[in-house]
Amino acid sequence: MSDPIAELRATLAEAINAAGGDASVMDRVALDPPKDLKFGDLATNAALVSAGSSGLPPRDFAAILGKELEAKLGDSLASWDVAGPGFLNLTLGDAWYLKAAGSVVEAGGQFGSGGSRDLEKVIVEFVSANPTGPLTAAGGRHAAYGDSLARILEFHGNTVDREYYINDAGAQIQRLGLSIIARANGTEVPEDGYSGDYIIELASQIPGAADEEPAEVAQAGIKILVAGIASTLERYGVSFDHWFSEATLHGPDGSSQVTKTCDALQRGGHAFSEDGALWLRTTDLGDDKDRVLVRSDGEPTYFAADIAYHADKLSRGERLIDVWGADHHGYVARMTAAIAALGEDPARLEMVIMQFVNLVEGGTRSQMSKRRGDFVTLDDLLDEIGVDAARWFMLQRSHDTTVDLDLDLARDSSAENPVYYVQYAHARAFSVIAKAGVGVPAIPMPAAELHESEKQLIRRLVSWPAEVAEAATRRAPHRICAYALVLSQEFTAFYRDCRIIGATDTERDFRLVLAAAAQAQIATALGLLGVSAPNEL
RNA sequence: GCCCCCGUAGCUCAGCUGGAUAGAGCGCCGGCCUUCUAAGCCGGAUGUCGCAGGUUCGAAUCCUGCCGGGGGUACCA
Repeated sequence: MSDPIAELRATLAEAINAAGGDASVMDRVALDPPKDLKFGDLATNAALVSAGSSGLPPRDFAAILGKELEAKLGDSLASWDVAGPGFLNLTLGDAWYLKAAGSVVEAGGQFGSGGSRDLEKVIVEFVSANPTGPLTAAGGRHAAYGDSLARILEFHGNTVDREYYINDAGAQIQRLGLSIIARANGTEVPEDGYSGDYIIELASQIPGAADEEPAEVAQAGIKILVAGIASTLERYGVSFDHWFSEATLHGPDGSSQVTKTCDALQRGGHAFSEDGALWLRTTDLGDDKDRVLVRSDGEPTYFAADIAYHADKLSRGERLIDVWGADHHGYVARMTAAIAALGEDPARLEMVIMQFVNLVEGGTRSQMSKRRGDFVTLDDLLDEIGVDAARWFMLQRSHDTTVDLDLDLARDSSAENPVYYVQYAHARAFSVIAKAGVGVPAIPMPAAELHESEKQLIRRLVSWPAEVAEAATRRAPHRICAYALVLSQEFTAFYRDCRIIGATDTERDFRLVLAAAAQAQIATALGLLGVSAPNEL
């Protein structure tokens, strides 16, 4: 597939070579629209970065590069000049714009896809909320992030598995079982149990809950709760390839995966016994204290099971991405150490730490605790503001910044949400194409001199592949939100300045092509966010 | 104490593997519906980029130290 910016970069690299420089520095070479368009359509620091290898002053080297590009690009390059310490400013000709627009249109919705340098099998594990209650609004941030990241990585060319780790073992499950039984008997839940009203509802759905064993009641409860979580996620547009049960790692005897993993760690010399417990010496591998694998009562810890789980994932994927809540950041060092102790490269596991979502209502933050049953569910949030606004709102901020989600604002002024602006731009594009009634020509026709709004739109459209790469490699879906917004603004400016209906045939055809390209790209961007792109609002 | 995240416009935040006069949304002020969707468009005001040093031709961006806010620091999961 042809990528106009990538082609320009390749030409620039050739020019650097031809000028006697070292093109191996291309990774550090920028080729972007400058902030101020008076500097040209694209500016590059190529000479500043590569002049050293040529022995020439940057400005002189930039001038040589300019001449080389002039020769190679012909009428695609209208003019160039050297500025400041050695920037090379390029003004592109209409010929380049027409060709670039053609490339975008030709690729359609696939434009910008498949650009990943190393195509990896990636396992993204996210949400993995404990199945002890419904999914919370905060869980909606993890779900939106993980799912969108998975979509972006796939679009970028990777194979991605979405995975949910069900913590259906351990002490909290015991607490859940006891809580359900208490409710079934009409009594209060234990001190450290789950007191939310949903437990009462749950108890009524489990026949004979009052008299069963806690473990069995808990498993029945988990089954119902997981089904509920899955159904909420489905509504939210999120689906998983695997629902991995922690319980399957534990076994009745010494043959369980957890036991095998602990054995392997001992054989590797990283585990030791002390105070009746089995420890992993993570301090040898960068952690600040050693961690227990098997408690003195013989029960393996959550950590031990998690190591077994990651060992399993390492056998299935080249790269693992875990999306965790900020309250788990202390877990990063020990998990990294554990991967190393397994004899694997810790770099294969990335842990993305999501900062919190605060729900703000009436100007005060509401604390959320699943244990107390005091929380807003994701379903409630979706009832209030809808899937599109919820996903956009959760995704528009970087994962490492805390989000204040103002419920009053989300409820009362959803029309001000930028997501509607983007959807509106998409609908407008669809509408104007339909209204023109002549279809969309396959190849852009040469128009009269291009309008600045047309050029700006094309510059934006061709920057999509780089933006996708950036969002993928930096694990940053929020960049796609920002991109979609800017693209929509620039489409809207084009829509305002370059009327389609009433223009000459050649102008109309070219503009239809641009409108179609913009519509396709907005739809693609929204698709990566899991937000719908309706044809009319 | 130690560890992680944040501190940029009135508010919420982009920008952060260094680049030319620092951006968006919302809010605020003033205009625009006989013409492709007014869920829109146009114009305007608003900043010691937390503070202090350092590196650099160049720092919101990198380094060091402080200050402020949030979170974590279990033989819980």
